[in-house]
Amino acid sequence: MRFHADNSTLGEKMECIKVKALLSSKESIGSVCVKGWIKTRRDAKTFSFIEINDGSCLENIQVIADTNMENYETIKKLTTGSAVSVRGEMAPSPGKEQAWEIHAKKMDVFNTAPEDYPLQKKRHSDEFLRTISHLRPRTNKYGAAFRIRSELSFAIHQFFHERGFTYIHTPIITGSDCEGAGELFQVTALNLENPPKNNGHIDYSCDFFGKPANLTVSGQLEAELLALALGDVYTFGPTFRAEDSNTSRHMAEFWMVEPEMTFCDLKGDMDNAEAFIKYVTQYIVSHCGSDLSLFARFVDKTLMPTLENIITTEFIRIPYKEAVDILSGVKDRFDYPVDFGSDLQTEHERFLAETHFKQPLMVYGYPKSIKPFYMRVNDDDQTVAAMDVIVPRIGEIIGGSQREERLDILEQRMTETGINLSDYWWYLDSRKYGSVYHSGYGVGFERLMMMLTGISNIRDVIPFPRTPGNIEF
RNA sequence: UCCCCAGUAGCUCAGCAGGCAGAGCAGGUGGCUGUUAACCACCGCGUCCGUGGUUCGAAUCCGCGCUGGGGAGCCA
Repeated sequence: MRFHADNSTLGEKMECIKVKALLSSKESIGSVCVKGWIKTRRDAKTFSFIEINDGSCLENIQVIADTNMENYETIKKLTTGSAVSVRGEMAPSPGKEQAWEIHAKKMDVFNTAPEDYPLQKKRHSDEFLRTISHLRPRTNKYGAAFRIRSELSFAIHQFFHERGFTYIHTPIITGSDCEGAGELFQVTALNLENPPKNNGHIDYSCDFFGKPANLTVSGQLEAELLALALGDVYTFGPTFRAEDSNTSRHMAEFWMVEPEMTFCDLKGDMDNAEAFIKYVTQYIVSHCGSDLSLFARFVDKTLMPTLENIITTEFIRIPYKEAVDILSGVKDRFDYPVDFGSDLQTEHERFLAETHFKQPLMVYGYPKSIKPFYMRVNDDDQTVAAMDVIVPRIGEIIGGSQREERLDILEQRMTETGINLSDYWWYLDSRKYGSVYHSGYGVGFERLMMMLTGISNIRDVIPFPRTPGNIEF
């Protein structure tokens, strides 16, 4: 949609320009029109400095409004947060902080923000801003985060597109509790106040799908089916976990990227995962420099070196057993013991990434006893072809594996882990008809955002976070 | 779900060996200035999270609850 300013008083046609385009201009465009929200106003004797932001970039455009303007008295009372339209001449700014400014000829007010507008010209705590999630996108920090979120989404699609992957859509509503992992959100059209019953139990044959249904916890199983037809595929969509998790790294609703590659072993899986992380990091560094600089300045002083390190350094790859050996050699540091056969604790992962190697690493070859049924069993019959990518500060950002393509072994593993084979007849069919070796992984999109921005709470990298007890907005 | 910490003005926070509730910012008024989270002066601002209790007296001490944060588990 194109916006045209009402030029009745100026008698000329003028198209609205985004602040980003205006500020990046090499020379004056002359007469311009800008629409946005007032960030701050400073009054001089015969004029006001008004900074306007339209969300197109972090920076504001400074507008000079002087007493000659017909509605100067109104302009002088404009508050932070008010929505305005400005027309005037683009001119070089004598000030140090900006190259361009607008000498206003006309300023129209769409709507003023009363004095109780919660966002002030000062730093607010993330906790407070979370209580006003409907307004926080207007702050510098959250505006920058959500622009980066958009660019990151684009970079992800571009990475896979360049490599010939097919973007697929897997269902949000599923009939199977995939992987038996975590608590599920049930989806129902039944009247919960008075559900139909049969022998004292809820009669799901009367429900919408004729059986219980849930929100997906992963698109992986369906992605495998598409991969076994289209080659390399990926999904990128919302995922739901009803876990009562209260941490800075978990949400009930989050976005996940899940590539699945045929004729690909664990090494190929790790190669792709490393290339993926490096690619999107490089993309954000090259395309979001201005927004990123805010995080480097105010959120994480070490952000830029950290990102450079991710881009340029080859990720360490060590077998799980070696990781256990390293951790076992560390005395008097961990609350939880390290021993072969149990999963690495968060403190262990962070020690490896932050203290021992000081860079991203991949741990592979976990004991099969702690991993799901679909991971390929290694020849030792003790470990599976699983891998985790661990980065400093965040911990696990990617979890993946080569999938078990041998029907008999897969069935055995499912039986061992208590999964009803008949519910997964369609998944097993993929191993019956033309089964091939294949691999994939899952990336937590929000954790990737945390890594790229230095934001330490996952609730601050998504506009409206869903966590236990929080469904406002 | 478990462990720890916190809740005081619109916001950020001080006050807490129990004795009239404070500052900065924001807001208002005036001044000054091509200013940069502008500056100077003055003005107003409170269910001290809720609820029981101890006490002559509780923001301050104790119990319970609610909310938020940090850590853990689960994982992305």
